[in-house]
Amino acid sequence: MQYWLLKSEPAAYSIDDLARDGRTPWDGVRNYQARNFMRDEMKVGDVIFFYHSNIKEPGIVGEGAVCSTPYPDETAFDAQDPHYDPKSSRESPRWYLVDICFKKKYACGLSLAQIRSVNNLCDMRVAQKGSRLSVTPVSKEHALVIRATVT
DNA sequence: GCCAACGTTGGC
DNA sequence: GCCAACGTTGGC
Repeated sequence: MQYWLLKSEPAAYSIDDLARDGRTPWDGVRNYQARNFMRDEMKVGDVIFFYHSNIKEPGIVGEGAVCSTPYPDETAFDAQDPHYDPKSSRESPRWYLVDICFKKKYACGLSLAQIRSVNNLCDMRVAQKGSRLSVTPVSKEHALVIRATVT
């Protein structure tokens, strides 16, 4: 089983939205590395650390799980959708996604500043300067430290 | 709101 | 295949 970190701007989709929905297709990702992780490496049951970005105090706020196999991102086919990509077609889809399910919202999460201040977490990809990738693998070691630190 | 860092596009 | 220009991300 693998661990992942998924970034989301809470204004667009927050952990509370996921708690309400229970399950959601992680659509709109338009980055090849992120797509490859979802399409080629994610497995049902993998753990998702849910990260809020682009806010005053960014950080990990809860957990979800991968709950589908990969399938094409429908929003790429919809000309009305902000993530429309005319180069993606049903015959030859360019973008793939998985569904993710809500697991828990932390009472006390882990801010980016905290992640950077913890010796065993400061080398997480998300803590690196200029890190923009919205889907990143998390090592088992990092996952254990995260889970031991949050409540 | 600023701006550095990054990924993508497209002309050549 | 290079690389300048552009758009976006995301911390601050």
